[in-house]
Amino acid sequence: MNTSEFILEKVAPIFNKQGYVGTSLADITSATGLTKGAIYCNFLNKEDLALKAFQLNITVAIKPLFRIIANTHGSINKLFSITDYQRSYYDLVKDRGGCPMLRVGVDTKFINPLLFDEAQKLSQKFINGLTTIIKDGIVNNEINSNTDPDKSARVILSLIEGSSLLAFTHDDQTYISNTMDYIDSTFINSIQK
Amino acid sequence: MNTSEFILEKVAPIFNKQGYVGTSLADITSATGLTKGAIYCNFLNKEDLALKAFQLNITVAIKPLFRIIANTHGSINKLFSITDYQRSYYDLVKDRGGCPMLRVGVDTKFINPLLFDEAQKLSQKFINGLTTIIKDGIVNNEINSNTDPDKSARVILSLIEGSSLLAFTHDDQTYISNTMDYIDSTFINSIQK
DNA sequence: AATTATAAATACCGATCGGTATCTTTAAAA
DNA sequence: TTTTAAAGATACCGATCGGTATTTATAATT
Repeated sequence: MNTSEFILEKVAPIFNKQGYVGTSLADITSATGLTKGAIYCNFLNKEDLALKAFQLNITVAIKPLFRIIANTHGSINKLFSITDYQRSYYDLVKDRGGCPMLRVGVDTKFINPLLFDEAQKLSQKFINGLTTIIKDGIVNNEINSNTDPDKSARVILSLIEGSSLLAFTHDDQTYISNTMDYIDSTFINSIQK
Repeated sequence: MNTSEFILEKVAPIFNKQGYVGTSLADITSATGLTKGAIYCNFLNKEDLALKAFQLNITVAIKPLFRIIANTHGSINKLFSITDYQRSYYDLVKDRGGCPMLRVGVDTKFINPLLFDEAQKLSQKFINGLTTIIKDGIVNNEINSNTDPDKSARVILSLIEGSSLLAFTHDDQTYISNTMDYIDSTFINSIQK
């Protein structure tokens, strides 16, 4: 493991907990045990470091889900794999301070266009993936043809992000599991053929 | 209107857009045209100002909904009044930078316990209100008795907050209206007797 | 008209901010 | 063994941070 990776691993959770402005270079040097000279030897500036920290948080928190979805066959199975993943999401990101897409989406809109653009793109990618799953399900006769793929995708992601917010607001992962129960038993049932 | 109220009206949207750490005293003085002397004559410190700014944002964005719910009769009608309110929510809070409960819930957890506690209490109050509506609906034979009031309340608030996040992440209010369509036509239908 | 209280402006505080120029160390290359 | 390049430490930069003591202006009270 090189120094850049070491710094990112130490610093990514801090950015996700305290936000972009709320994380200082002093926080970064004390968390890594390195000096500013070492930090700026590995990253252009604070924004560059925050961007790469966000990408690491995504790699840990969300990319594994994308991989699982890709390796799961059948639209309904893919949807179940999402709720299954989310059921352990609280424990997965607890020590990182919550969902990075939620954090950066809220935190950076008016203060850091570069980071916000990354969050926006990730959110869009998530919705596109969900939309494709539902479209495929309609084509393959797994899902009712009167289902609106894009609207349903938006509802699912709203449930995922909303329940994540509530879980971390109340330090209680049942906010997520309750909502995943709803998706499994009621939402999917309503669109399944 | 006194000076304190004038300051709060100018400053509350800034705190909601830029967050607690992201809003500086310089931002505050330039937005109000007043000096630091005037600010600290009306508020104890930055935290006190941020707390009262949050309360003003709540008064503008969420309290009107609580009033509408209280003045609406029947559980199903109350639920419809919520989705109706949310349909104009994007325009309501657009210039303030989005939902204040979402902002403070994400922004302050690790950096400002006092503000975070306020967001937590508001979120709990919202869930309690929704739970009561559904419980009453079961008692009054409006809602199926096999409905879990607390779980349903959590799902509704997840949909509200999640769709608000997506709407402001993508600068597109249809993320909210799509999700409110879902609550109106599918969710409420599934719990209605 | 003189006094008093209050609100706001001014000027300043030490601490911290992100960032950088320079020095030192270390190890690989020649 | 000498040279070279890179990594990291040190020391420092001006700007800005939140906060405060003091001064000034204003208006109500006596």
